[in-house]
Amino acid sequence: MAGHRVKGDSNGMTARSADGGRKKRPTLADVARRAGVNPSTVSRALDGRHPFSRSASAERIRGIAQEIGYTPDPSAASLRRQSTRTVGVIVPRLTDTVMAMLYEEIAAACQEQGLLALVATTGDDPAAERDSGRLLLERRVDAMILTTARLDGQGEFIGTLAEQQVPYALAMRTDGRGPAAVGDDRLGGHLATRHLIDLGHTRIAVVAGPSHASSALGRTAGFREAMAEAGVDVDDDLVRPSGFSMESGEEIATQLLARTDPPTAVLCVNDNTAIGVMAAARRRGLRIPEDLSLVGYNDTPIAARLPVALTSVRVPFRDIAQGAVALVQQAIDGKPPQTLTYAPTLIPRSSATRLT
Amino acid sequence: MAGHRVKGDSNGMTARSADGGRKKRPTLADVARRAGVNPSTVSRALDGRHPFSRSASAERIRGIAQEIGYTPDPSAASLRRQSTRTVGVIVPRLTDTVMAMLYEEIAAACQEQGLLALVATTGDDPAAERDSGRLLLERRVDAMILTTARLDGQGEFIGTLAEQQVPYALAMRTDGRGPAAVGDDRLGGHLATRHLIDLGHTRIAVVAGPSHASSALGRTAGFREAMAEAGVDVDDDLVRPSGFSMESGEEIATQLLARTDPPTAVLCVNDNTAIGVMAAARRRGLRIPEDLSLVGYNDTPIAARLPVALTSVRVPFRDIAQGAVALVQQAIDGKPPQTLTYAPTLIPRSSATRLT
DNA sequence: GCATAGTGTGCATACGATTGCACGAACGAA
DNA sequence: TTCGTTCGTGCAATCGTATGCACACTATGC
Repeated sequence: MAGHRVKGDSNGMTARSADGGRKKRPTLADVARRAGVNPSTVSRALDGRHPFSRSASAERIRGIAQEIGYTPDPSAASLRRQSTRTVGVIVPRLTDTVMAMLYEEIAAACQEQGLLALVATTGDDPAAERDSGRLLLERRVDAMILTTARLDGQGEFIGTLAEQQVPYALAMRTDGRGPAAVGDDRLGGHLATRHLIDLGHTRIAVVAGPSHASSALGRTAGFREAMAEAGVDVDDDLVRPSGFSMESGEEIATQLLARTDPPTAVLCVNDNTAIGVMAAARRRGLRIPEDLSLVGYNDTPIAARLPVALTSVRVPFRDIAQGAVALVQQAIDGKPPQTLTYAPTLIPRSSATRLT
Repeated sequence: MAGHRVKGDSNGMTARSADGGRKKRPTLADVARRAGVNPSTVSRALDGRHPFSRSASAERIRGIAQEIGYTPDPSAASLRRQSTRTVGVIVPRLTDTVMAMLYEEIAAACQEQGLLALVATTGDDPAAERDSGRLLLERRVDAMILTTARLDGQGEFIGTLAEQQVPYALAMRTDGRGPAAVGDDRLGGHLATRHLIDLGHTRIAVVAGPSHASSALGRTAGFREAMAEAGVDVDDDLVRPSGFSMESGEEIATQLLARTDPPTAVLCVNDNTAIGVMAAARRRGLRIPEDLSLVGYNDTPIAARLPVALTSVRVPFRDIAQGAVALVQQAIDGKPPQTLTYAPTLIPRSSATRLT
């Protein structure tokens, strides 16, 4: 320990602190003294929910607080209030731009509500999810937002949350049970497919993503829906489950393009896999979009900036984030679960073109 | 309010809680009761720094704690301890993969030290930086890690930190004053340049990044150093300041490639700008690497997966993150500032080739 | 004029953990 | 035996805020 106390814990340490000269932060009591009132009065003056806070003397007290730079100590407040005004957010990884965008919006939405978002990443590992979830709970978050929901019942951690009655909401993906804020993946898949059909494509492959992700399933369902509507037969061999990574897209595309009857267009579950497909196409000497049309999903910033700008489906991350935060509030208030769905938009660019 | 109390604040509420059935978390006192000891004893049994925690009865107490699922309340602990075991991290944006990678490593390094990392983003806006910095301070973080240091004295917020004696450290970039953990940018720039020179290039352009970023300056300095060492003249017209974005890279490259004497290779301050250069090259009908060699920086995951895999300089983010956390600890302990530098590695791929 | 409601304020307590001090016991050394 | 240590443990104070209750006072309605 660097600096040692002069006379133990209960010494009469005044304004000047022991070492370092870093002066103590002002407390409610300091403000109260300055204002000549009781600390409780100051507390109420600063508490917007309290009617007194709309009075003239409350205004004066706030002035004093501001003046001496008082800000309430969140630890003390949380302790007394038994709530931290904090929500834990679990994402697979922040290096996935989609998750980073979503998280930034969630953090912003939380801040609007006076909440603080705490992130934890799982790297797609259910064990890590449990651990970081536990960590967040130890930090006494009031609620949690998960972007890792699965349809295959592997979401053990969500079960734990439900059991322990921790308020939570899902974002981007749903498990079909809990409250969730998601994009309309079926619509997105439909729009993208319809776009390719309009361009004359009928042999369309799908890099479909993992079957445990509702987003992937929804997009594929939208694809089938659009194909059926247009009366185009689907070759099931061209609809391939995959991961969400570039590697996975490259791998699937390598197989697809090696066929004797390759597709003329590929619909990808996200932009990442689309980039992988681009790499595979290039390796095979195929040009995009002349030899192969390509549509991504999420409209990550890179989509527009790739050498061949990627046609993609824009997802309203901000709306989803705000929805998730609203759902979490509702869960805290004990309201029943609900699913919020937000419509995506197709952003046509250069990577998909008319079949010649 | 959903559920109301039965008899006010001081009622004798026992195990079963008022509403919702969400049972109260166990406290130190609960563990103490079960173990038949004083709460302070339990506290010490759980405190690894305390010698008693290595005794048999401490072990027994920990067993009981585990059994009833006790975890200490961080609010109460922080309040008493006057420290939150939390460090605030300020990054421009998480949607920049570099920052996301760095942050993930910082968060991991913090966790290893029993600290919790809180992120805030600034969007490169100094005003936003002040605001989110303030927000973190209001949350009573013990220290801060900044990745937004500038050399041009615009880092007003850092000044505030220094004034208020808040422990902090810089990561990735330095302002030349505070404690910092950075990559050896000069070396990285040198390696990349040397690689191009070895491939026969002499007309090398540089997308140099913003002059307020020490990383950008260092990389450019390394370039000049390598050129000088090899006895190759530098055409200053080819060394262009830029941003860090794809757009910026594209813009600069568009200018460079329109020259009558275009460069045969481009060295980029990061992978983002390199991608922008790719787009510009493509628009001009130039192939990479046949017509233009390209080197990026940071080795973000996408570099290896681009249609033409990007040669890049790998930065040891983990080391930098751990260094930054170590520096922050030292700052907390009142030790003097220090700069830690970590060596990068060149990762050759397909985007740079021998000049024919 | 009196009951009722509302407003402004103070008092005291509780939230849950940490830690300085004190004290008893055990133990080794002289 | 006696003194000095070390170890194990308890007591009590403290961190800073929120809030139930009590009380004084004002305003309103009848």
